[in-house]
Amino acid sequence: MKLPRREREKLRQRKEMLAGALDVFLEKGYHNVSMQEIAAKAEFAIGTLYKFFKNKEDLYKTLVLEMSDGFNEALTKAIEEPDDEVEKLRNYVRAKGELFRANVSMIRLYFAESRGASFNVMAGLDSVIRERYDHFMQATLASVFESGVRRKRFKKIADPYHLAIALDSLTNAFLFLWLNAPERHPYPEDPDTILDILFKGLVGP
Amino acid sequence: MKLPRREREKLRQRKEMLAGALDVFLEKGYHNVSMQEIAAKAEFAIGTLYKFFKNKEDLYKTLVLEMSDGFNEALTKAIEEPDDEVEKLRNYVRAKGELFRANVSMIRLYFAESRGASFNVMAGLDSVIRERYDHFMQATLASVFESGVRRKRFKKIADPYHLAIALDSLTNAFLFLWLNAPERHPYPEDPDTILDILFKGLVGP
Amino acid sequence: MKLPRREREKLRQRKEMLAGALDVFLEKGYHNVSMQEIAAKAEFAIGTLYKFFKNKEDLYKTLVLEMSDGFNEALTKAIEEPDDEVEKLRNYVRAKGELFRANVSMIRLYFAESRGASFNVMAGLDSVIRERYDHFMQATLASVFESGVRRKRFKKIADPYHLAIALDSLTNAFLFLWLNAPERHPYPEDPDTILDILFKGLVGP
Amino acid sequence: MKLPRREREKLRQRKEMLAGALDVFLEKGYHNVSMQEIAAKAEFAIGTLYKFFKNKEDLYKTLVLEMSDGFNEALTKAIEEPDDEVEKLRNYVRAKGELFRANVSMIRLYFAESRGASFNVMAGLDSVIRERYDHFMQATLASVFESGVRRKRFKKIADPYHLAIALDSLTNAFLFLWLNAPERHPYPEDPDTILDILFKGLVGP
DNA sequence: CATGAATGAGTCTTCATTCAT
DNA sequence: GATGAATGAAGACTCATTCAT
Repeated sequence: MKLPRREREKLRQRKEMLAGALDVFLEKGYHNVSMQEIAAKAEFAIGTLYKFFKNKEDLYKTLVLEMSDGFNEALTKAIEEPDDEVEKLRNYVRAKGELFRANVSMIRLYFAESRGASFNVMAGLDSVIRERYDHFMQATLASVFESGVRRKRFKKIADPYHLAIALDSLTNAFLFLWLNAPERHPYPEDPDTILDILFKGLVGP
Repeated sequence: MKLPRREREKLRQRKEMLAGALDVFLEKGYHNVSMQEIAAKAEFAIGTLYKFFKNKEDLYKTLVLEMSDGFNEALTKAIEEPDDEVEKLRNYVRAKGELFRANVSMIRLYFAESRGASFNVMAGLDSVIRERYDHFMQATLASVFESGVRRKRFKKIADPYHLAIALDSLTNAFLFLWLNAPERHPYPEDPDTILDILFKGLVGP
Repeated sequence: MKLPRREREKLRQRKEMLAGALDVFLEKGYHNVSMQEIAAKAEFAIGTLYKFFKNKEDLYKTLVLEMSDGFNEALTKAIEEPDDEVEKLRNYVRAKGELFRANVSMIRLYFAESRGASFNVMAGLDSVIRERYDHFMQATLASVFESGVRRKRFKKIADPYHLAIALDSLTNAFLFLWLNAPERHPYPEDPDTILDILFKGLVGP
Repeated sequence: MKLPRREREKLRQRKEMLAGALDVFLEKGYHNVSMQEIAAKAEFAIGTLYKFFKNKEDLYKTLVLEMSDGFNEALTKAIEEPDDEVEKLRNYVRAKGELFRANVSMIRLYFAESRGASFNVMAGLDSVIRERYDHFMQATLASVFESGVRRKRFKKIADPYHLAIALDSLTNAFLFLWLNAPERHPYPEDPDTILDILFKGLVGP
């Protein structure tokens, strides 16, 4: 289970580099940060940085990719846990909120990489990231709506994939409000604040 | 009303510069475009560029800002035209779709800058754009929901501002689907495809 | 005939750059010279250097190529002038000596490149230079021997091309002696000092 | 006679390092090869390389120097063997041809360094190599001509040292032809193909 | 004693900006 | 006022060398 000391050390270094890089990338943006700066922040020599990442872009992509994987995993777990579809969605909204709150700075990077498109994380993302995100949307989130409709928990008001897109964009939108002005727009404790927009009809009886 | 010839000429030049700059920014992104390239594209001397914009950043900010203003204006107009609230929303969804379709490349630039917090190419740019965007959301789009509720066209399922955010994020999400794969995800001709997600309740009777 | 002032100025700058570059290349060799150094020596800004030559290699290749062309031209002229074949060869030896003496430093650069084959600083350079050199040997110098034999001025002791190679290598060898120790090995005033090695038989009657 | 095991082992390692270094130097040239590469090729750790050679330059010089010594030795032996001067020269031409053919890649390295004067990769190297080369020319090769003249085998058409230089440059020239295009210019089986240029007179009876 | 991870000075090159014409 | 040649600071990246293990 335990890795050899050498390996552990390597992993620790890698982590420190990524952490340092994240810090400065967030502060100044990809293009305004020099490798010098990253090296200084992470307290390694430049050459050492290049031992771990083959270039600046590689370092950056790694950063965003690992993050995105962690998020997908956490959200997938949140959805899989409960049995009931409504509960799955509530759990999803809750988990996403916690994830954001626990990783504010990473989130900024994540969305920044998506060219800042708040509504849709897909835009401009590196193809690898978008692929995994797509898979999550279609295979995981959409299927919740699909099975919900099949089991008569939901009415079939739209295509399940579209509903998945809708929920994703709604949560993102509210999380962005919070991200940019936490005091003015606290992320709702009660997931239904968001879900009601989907659950209840605006028009009609 | 008519500006002196000198002034008119200046304005025309400014426009050409911005147009040239937009072309190359879109093609390659802010950091991968040089002022030489912009000058060449717009067919002006570099020095002349600097007569109109104090530096590269200024040129870029101007570009994005003017674009964003145009969008806000078009959407505001779309909302103001019809009387009925439901019709206003339909018009909004339609107009936004047309706007996107007519300005695909501009859109990318617009969203690249309007979100992503401090991690943007130019940190300062965000605030101005977001301010105007916020104003549109709160003063214009939210008020449609508010008056809709007041006039019993809508049920009060959520805070009007939240509904505005929701609609904005929904339209964006669908437009991005279309943006990234137009054949697989055509932007719905019928605005209700999107609006139904808001209009109809997923859960309940 | 006279170029516009702008153009003349450009040419002068180019020349100065090449001269500066030659100086430092000779002193330290291609790889041990930085563009900073060349720029400093030529008294231009680095950026200006890059306006004229697209990179370090281009600057270097230009230097060597222009030189080699100049030499080929001068030697061709030297051979063409007299009528008599023996006189042609004498003129060639004389001209080559003068050329060397007037361009010591350039010569060093030339031989650094035209020898050593693919192990050279820039393998690609060779081929262009060698091609032109080959053409000179085969088309120009060899034909002197050939016509000399035809016109009974020379005995047919070897293939004309081989004789051309021989004469070239002989002159080079003596010039190298002089290059490395001018006092100990002055380049012979009298071309026959060299030519006699070809003209007179070492063995025989 | 037999060295202690330790010493023998050391010598074997040194040899392997030099062999590995030669391989990569030949393939890419001095400046395009890193110590890491040499270490990898020779299958030693970098640190171990530095135990044997104090730096990259030292390693390189050693390589070229040992090679050049081997050549001088072989050529000296070739000249010493026969009794007759003409035969000595024939043997020299033959031996040099064999030496080249057996060490094509080494040759490239040798000439890259033994010519081009100060414009070399390593200016300092020249002098040592040229010194030994000069010694060979003056003490060994020239004396063949000198004794040949003394013993009436040769006519005194030029200074013995000059004749040595001439023969050396002639063989080099033909070997270079062969080096660069072995099919088009095969190195002559019969040494007289080259020697006739010296032996027979181009002009005269 | 061998090792090879870590170092950081030094390289080429780009490009925003200035200013003499 | 327009021009664009000249500038040189700054950036990504390499690699010879050291030294702790």
